[in-house]
Amino acid sequence: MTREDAATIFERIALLLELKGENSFKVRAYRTGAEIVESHSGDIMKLAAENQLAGVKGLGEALRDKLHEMATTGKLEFYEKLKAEFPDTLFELFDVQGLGPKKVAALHAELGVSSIADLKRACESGEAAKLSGFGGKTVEKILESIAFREQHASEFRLDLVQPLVLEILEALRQHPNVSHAEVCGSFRRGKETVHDLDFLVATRKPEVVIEAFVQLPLVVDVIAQGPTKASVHVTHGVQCDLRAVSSKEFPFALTYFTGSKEHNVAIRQRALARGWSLNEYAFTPEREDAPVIPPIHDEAELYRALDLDFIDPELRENTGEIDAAEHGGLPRLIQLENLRGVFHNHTTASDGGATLREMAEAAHDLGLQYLGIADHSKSSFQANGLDEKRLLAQIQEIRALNVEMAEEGFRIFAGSEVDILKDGSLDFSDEIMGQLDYVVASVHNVFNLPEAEMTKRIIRAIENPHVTMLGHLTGRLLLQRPAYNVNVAAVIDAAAETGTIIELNASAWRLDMDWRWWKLAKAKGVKCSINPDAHSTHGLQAVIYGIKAARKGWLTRQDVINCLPLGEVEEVLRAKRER
DNA sequence: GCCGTTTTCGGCCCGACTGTTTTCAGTCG
Repeated sequence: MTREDAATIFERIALLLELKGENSFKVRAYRTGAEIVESHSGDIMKLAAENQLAGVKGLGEALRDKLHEMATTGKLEFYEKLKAEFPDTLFELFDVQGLGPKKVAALHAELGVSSIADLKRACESGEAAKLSGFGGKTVEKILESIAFREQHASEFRLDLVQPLVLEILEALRQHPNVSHAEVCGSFRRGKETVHDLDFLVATRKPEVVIEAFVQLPLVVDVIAQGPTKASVHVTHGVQCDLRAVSSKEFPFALTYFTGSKEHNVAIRQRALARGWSLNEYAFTPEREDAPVIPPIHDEAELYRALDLDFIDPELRENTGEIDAAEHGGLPRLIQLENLRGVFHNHTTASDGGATLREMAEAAHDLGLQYLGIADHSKSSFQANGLDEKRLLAQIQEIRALNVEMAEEGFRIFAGSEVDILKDGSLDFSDEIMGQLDYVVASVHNVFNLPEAEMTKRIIRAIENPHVTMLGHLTGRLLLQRPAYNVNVAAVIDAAAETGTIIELNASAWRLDMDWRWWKLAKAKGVKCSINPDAHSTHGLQAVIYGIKAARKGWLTRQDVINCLPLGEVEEVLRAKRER
């Protein structure tokens, strides 16, 4: 059993106990336990198996025993019994906005609702509105949330599919009959969520490779299997398609299956203008006087044949990339290796799972030169936000640790993720913020303001000279909660005017500000900071999703402040205050 | 269920908002 499995079980125990109306502090103990298991810096399952967990704060005797049982037997009797009292599908009800344990318990007990499908029926029939504590508005909100989910059914966030992609690619590349393997589709194009995963291999023995593919251990069921193509479902219900072609066809198929459809249409037209037709296998002359088709060994040569520079997959959305490729105007896109540091990270001081030192050492181990800490401010009670006193103490702690880490050329920046209050004022005074190296300002409550008011609120916040950057601009949670109403273009204008950096929150749940806006922001001279919003050392890895989104937004290393070396980034953090 | 301790029970995380109520419970961050 992995630590993720164990954490999930603790999380589910918390939910089930909550349903049963258990003491809320007991519920919280399990929830904390889940977080500890997930973010513990050692091999927690091994330690649990060996009964070596005494002294870990938050894991008392009861949870340690349960972990030991899971680590040694692979299951947990307590959980099995608890779970048996409720249907398995009940958990999905908690994903519906507006439904907490009390309402789920009422729906289940009074109306026998145990799945989203049941819930929808109960709402539409009017049964749900009759329950005590329920009414027309409640039901309306539930149905809205269900509709949002349905709209995004069978879409997946990158943190879920990334490990699958790596595992499948690795398996395909290791196959003795495969000369090239690549992932295509929207994943390769760096979309923020994906519907399915498309893989492509070059091989002379397609049937052998296809057979090996459907036999992969993570395949759950086979949807279709032919001599050159197969579709399967893998873990989490993600659909994966594999196409097998010859190595000669590979560059054509790679371009074709990477898309986007709109991009493909445009380059096919371009080929036609040269007298060639283009499909997933080759260029074919359309007329007698068509120019000779040059040999094509890779995608770059394919684009070159069409008098285009190579177009990075992230840009292939037919939003100006073809024109730019024709005139040498494509940006040299940012790469993961360009990042020198990360801002906006949390520690155990607020709602993070790792201490300041652990976070700093993890960032250093990743080869970064600096780490910005921005724990929550006091209004974010739920996240154990810091008040003035605790913040000032944290600044001291950071300064002290910096003395130690300076020897290794590493630096921690003291910041804060300051709540933007309802009226656009900030959770800390200028005097307090003035003592920080930087400030991320973010909206964490009152999401339902009308657009004009929300826009005004955010603009008022970033007009403060101490606000270095604006956090997760729209507050969206991908596949879960839509963005709040805000005029993004107006905020970008205000950011340009005030010299405020806009965050690209790299969490796979957010990727906010959305890639579609970055070209505009860049044109206005707004700088980007790719921020992992890490709540654990592992969370720092989210920068890989942020890099994809930044590339999709046409950003280069010059547009992203955390590509700057230590000495220069300090100046950028100071710049707005000194204006 | 965890923690800390004037060491074995009492406290643990607060406030706004919403919708359902008619004084407040539930949800969310």
